[in-house]
Amino acid sequence: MARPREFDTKEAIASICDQFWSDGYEATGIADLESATGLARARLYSAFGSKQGMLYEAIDFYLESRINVIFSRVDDGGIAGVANFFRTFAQIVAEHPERAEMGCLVVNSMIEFGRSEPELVERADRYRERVRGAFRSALERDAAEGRLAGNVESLADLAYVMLMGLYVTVKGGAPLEEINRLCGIAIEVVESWQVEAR
Amino acid sequence: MARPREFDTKEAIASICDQFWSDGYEATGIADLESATGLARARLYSAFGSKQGMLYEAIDFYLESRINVIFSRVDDGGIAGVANFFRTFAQIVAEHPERAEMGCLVVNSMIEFGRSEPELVERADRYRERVRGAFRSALERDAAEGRLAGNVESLADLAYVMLMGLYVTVKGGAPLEEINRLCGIAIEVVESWQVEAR
DNA sequence: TATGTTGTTTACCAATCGGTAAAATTATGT
DNA sequence: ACATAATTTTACCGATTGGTAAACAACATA
Repeated sequence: MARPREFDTKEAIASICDQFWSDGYEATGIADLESATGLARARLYSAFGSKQGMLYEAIDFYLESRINVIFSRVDDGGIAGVANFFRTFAQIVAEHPERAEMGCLVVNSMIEFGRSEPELVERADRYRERVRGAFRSALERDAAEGRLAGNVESLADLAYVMLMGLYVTVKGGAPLEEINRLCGIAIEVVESWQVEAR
Repeated sequence: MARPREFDTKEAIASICDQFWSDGYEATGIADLESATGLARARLYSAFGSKQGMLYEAIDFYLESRINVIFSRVDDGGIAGVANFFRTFAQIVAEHPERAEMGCLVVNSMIEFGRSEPELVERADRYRERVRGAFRSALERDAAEGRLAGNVESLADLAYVMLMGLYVTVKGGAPLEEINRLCGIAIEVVESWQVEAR
């Protein structure tokens, strides 16, 4: 019932998200957020309260929006969907290295802050649940038809762990051939879960 | 042929290493390094040149000293050695959470800096080589006696990827039961490599 | 003992950090 | 039209950041 915002909050958050995602929290200054959003610092602070608040909202956005893009091909693809996810991962590293280097916003934040901030720990929990959930729901289809060797939970966990390992390795600047090798192994592991329907 | 140092450089590096290891690079100020080492900033700078230089030396120290402690039990333990490594990992998380939260200095640095600094990328390469080397040399014994299902390189790679995934998860503050579950899965995977000697 | 060389101490610096106070502006409810 | 309540703008702040200049102290050599 007063003057309305002139900018779209969601758009701003999206830009802030990408900024934190590519440079990390500590390494991005308010000035960077200003140029990423095109908004003066006072506007950012009046909308989000603090730099930490901006990170929280950025991660929430990542968790409810960006992550869907990443896992879109997995959700109902069965074992093949999971394997294809890792194939796509390798492909992105090869074709869009600057994108791949960004890794995952949540993983990056987890490592920057550790468990020092409960707000982040809780979001990290949600993240892991989301990732494993994607793998789980993909595997459940094959499991229901008796084509999965092993139980869904454990295999989804394993896929999750391997993905985290890959994120770290890519961020660390490992050579392309090494990434390809590791992805190949992950794919082999995933495909070894396939068994003749009985 | 002049005034000698009054402090032990290696000792200082060890303290600096632990400081960076537990708090990260950006989050530790020169003041933290002063109190960690007991040395005034000017002494640190005259010895190491810059904060980045201190990180480089810290990682070198980590790579040639701290890491040996971590992997000491793996090196010639065969498949069981690798499995025990993951068992010990779970045990440390349970019994020394503050230690476990530190994760790995190189992993943490990789994620903080990405591939932006060649000095770090090169050290990350050495790190991965060291980790895989530990797993490889452990597995080679069993492989030579025909007790390993699969080739040494790939399985060492897989162990490496799983370990990285665990580091990330622990740093992210995952609940103990989750860590235990993931470690259990890693152990199962490793033990599944064992095959009757022929 | 004089000198050159290095390490130590003290005090300091410019720059950047995240954050904010207050005035100016603009839509809304009455 | 007017008061109200919110946003935008501008300018600013204290604290901290990584880093250093210069005076002083100790050792080796000549």
